[in-house]
Amino acid sequence: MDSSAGTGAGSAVDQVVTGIRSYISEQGLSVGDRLPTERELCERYSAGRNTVREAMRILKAYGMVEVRPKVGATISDNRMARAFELFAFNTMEVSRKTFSDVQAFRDLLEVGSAEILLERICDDDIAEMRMINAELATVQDLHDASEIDFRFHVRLISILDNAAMLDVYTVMKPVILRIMEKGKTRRTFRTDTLAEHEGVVDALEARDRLAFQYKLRSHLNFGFRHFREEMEVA
Amino acid sequence: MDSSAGTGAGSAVDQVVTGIRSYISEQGLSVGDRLPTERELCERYSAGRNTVREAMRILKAYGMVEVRPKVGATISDNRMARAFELFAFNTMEVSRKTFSDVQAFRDLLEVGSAEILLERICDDDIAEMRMINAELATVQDLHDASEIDFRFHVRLISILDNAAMLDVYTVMKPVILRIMEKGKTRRTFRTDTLAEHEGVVDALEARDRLAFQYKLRSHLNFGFRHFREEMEVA
DNA sequence: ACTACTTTCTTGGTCCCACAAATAGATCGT
DNA sequence: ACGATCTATTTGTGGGACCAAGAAAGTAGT
Repeated sequence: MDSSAGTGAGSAVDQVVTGIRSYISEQGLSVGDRLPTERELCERYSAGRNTVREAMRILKAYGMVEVRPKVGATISDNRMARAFELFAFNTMEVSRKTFSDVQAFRDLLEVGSAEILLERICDDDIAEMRMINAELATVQDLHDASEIDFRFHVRLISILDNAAMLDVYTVMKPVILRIMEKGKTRRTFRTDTLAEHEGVVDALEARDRLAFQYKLRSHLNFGFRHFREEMEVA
Repeated sequence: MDSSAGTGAGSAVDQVVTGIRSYISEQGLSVGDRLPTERELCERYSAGRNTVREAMRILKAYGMVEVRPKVGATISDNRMARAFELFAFNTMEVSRKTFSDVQAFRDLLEVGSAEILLERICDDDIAEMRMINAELATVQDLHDASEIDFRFHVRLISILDNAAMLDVYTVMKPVILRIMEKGKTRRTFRTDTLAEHEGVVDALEARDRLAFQYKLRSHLNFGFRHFREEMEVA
């Protein structure tokens, strides 16, 4: 794997990497299982500890193992998150198409998952969302407001307990933040955005699916109208 | 973002990683430019060479730098390729949680976008999907079948003309392929998968939203049952 | 002056050792 | 039997050393 391609699979580090990988599959280990200690791996592959550590760094970077200091390494499966991280969502210019694409995407995710959301939501979720939303009233800065806005929606998504969805949101964060900033003005975010979020949480608390979907959708579309006007002027 | 995951941003290695990254952007370096030597980086960040080397391993794993032994490190940008390679080599199985998360995600995207789909779909789309699906009858290999299966679903998504959604699917391709392979056996993909796809296209052609959603959802869930049983045995 | 060879320096790859810090397990005391 | 303490283990980090291969500089030959 290695990368490199330069040194090829002959590199000692790469050998340890493939060694550990085959060890995992040979032993039939899966997520959560513990890996041997570094020193054990040194002996097993006749390598120095630095070599083993560099190999572990690669595995960690690939999201295949997780290392807790002073405890040991366990197998994990965060490869999706890593892949998304690497995937450069070009955030530079937010064109109108990017805007509508991303918003449609969010609509699909957030509005579309209403049923599962209502199944899983608990009081803590609601309380936390209210807390996050309350911060909106305290901030002055447009960027900070968008940051809180984003956290609110991430908190909503997190109820689903779906790593793939959370990963996608994390990656798209820069784009979403830009979109949020575009949709806000200094006059409105402390009133409109806050009120809209509040309405969404109220609907969730009342377990009113239709109201939730309606309010969330119009919240998402609010910025869109603003953006559209601005663009059409330009 | 560092990957972090484990030790947090406070780790010396992570500090060097972020240090090098900011060094690159500060100096305005781009692909092909050379990085300082390891020993220089040691001084610059007051770290041991082991620490710097582990940091470089991370950067290499991320496809951000390329290291030629005895020569030095240069900046590269293989992040996209890296994202795909991440899964390609993998001997590891997709974990059950990853599986269910991804399938739930796909359900949300594909089943959830039924309305927009029916708005936009045209005869060409249907014809192409039928063509792709017809290839399923001709392939022998399990992997090839999954490849076609994937293309079918990508073609479905592409009707939406949403770049964000297509990008997400592209990144998730390796994972989805694995999931597809898991859900197939040599006996069924030429009959069941093909028939299920056919049913989906028929529903689309008839502009029958409910039938489309029902058939697509059960198609997505089919492999899930298979996977679940297999996992519970283990 | 130009080429070809040789030498020296540089640089990444690997290994070993030592210490710090924090955790987990064992030991001890009550 | 339970809790506090102590020890051993384990990762994180720094430092030093050597090797091999490439690059650069110097040298000799034409």
